[in-house]
Amino acid sequence: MQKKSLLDLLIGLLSMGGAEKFITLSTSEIAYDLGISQQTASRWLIEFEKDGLIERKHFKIKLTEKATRELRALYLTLKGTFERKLHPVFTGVVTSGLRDGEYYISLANYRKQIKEKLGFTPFPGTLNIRIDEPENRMLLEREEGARIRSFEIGKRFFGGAKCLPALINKKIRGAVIIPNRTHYGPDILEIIAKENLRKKLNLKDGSRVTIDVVNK
Amino acid sequence: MQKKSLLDLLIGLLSMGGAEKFITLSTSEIAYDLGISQQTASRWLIEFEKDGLIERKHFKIKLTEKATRELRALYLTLKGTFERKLHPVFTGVVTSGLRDGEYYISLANYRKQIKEKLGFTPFPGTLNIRIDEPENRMLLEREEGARIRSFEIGKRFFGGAKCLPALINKKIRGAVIIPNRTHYGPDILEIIAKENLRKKLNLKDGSRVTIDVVNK
DNA sequence: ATTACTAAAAGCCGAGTAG
DNA sequence: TCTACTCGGCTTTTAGTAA
Repeated sequence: MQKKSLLDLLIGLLSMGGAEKFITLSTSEIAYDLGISQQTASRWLIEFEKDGLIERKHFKIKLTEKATRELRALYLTLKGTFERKLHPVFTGVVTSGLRDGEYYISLANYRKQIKEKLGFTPFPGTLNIRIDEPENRMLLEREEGARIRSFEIGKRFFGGAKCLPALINKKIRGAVIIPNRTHYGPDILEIIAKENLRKKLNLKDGSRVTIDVVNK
Repeated sequence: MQKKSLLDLLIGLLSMGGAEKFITLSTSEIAYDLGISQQTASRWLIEFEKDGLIERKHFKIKLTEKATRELRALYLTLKGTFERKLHPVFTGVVTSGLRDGEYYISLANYRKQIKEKLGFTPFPGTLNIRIDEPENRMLLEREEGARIRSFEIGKRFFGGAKCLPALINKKIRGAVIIPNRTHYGPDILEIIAKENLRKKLNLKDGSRVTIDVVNK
């Protein structure tokens, strides 16, 4: 907060309406507003352009779709922690992942932690759901939920995660796994449960499901 | 968003509940989660501690009041741009500022822009209000409002600002001035109007006023 | 296990300045 | 005017390692 950063610039552009229209703003104005040099402002804009966060046209600047999406994601992350929405519901379709969820869930350390903290021994496999509302995924970035701690085996490091109890198709209890490691990948929710969800709920790739993230 | 930063760490701590309680988190876990080195994680924590953003106790971490406040400010800034609250109302008391508002408002360039964009020639002076809800000030960081552009006289640079039409004490039309230059100072709202507000509304230092930020 | 110091490399900043 | 390049200096990072 103390130091001005790229983020401050993006937010500045946003609050000037740069998401909807091209706004006229010189590098020296930006420099003055942020307390940086004109050269740095110029460099930052060049970087943003490279990263596809802004478009420029005749001394005018506009935020791209992508930038707005990312800022919105940040907003929703913060919203998730500051305003506890008690019962977010996601809908989406079943997809077959890379099957690496299977590997992780089969690790004794994770299994033990899940048993302890969620009260069930998970079926060795995850159900991957491509959610319809990827934006709202960030609402899950909040305090509640069981924390699964990281551990090491030899030199390999296995990251921590958070588990949020969930109700799949309004029927089966399970949990959503949110790895701590920030990942900006495809908007997939990984679900674990005691049972084999594909069998129990007769799911195939493309089947529609609902995930109620319950509060306990 | 691409690069992990101090902010990501703060938000991570927040979403793990670090605002309410001490959480156990090693520097190598942080390093893994954020994709940085253990050494950098360590250094960042030390910096945060110096800046009064976290407390540490026996390998445990907790966000301070200050950190939560600053993150909340960021949240409200974003909220202001993503969710247009149509009619924020502020309450507060009149304070006498440094009288530099007076100087700026008397500059011909600013006066002309205000006349053009707000439709009135401002009284040469600003009414400074210390608001009761400093947090909500960030809600004003949104798109709407007239943009006052920056300019230079000789070597002196005069920054840009945004003006939001407002109703003072539910009676007199005026505008709130939000300088573009990000300032983390005292939570003061600067008001301009056609008339001398102190006289017209019979205000003294300490008088209570309401500011309705209207939408047009 | 931890955390955090040192030192060298990598990256970032801004004055000067060109186009 | 404006933007953006170069380059010297400063800052930040990380590997190695001590405690």
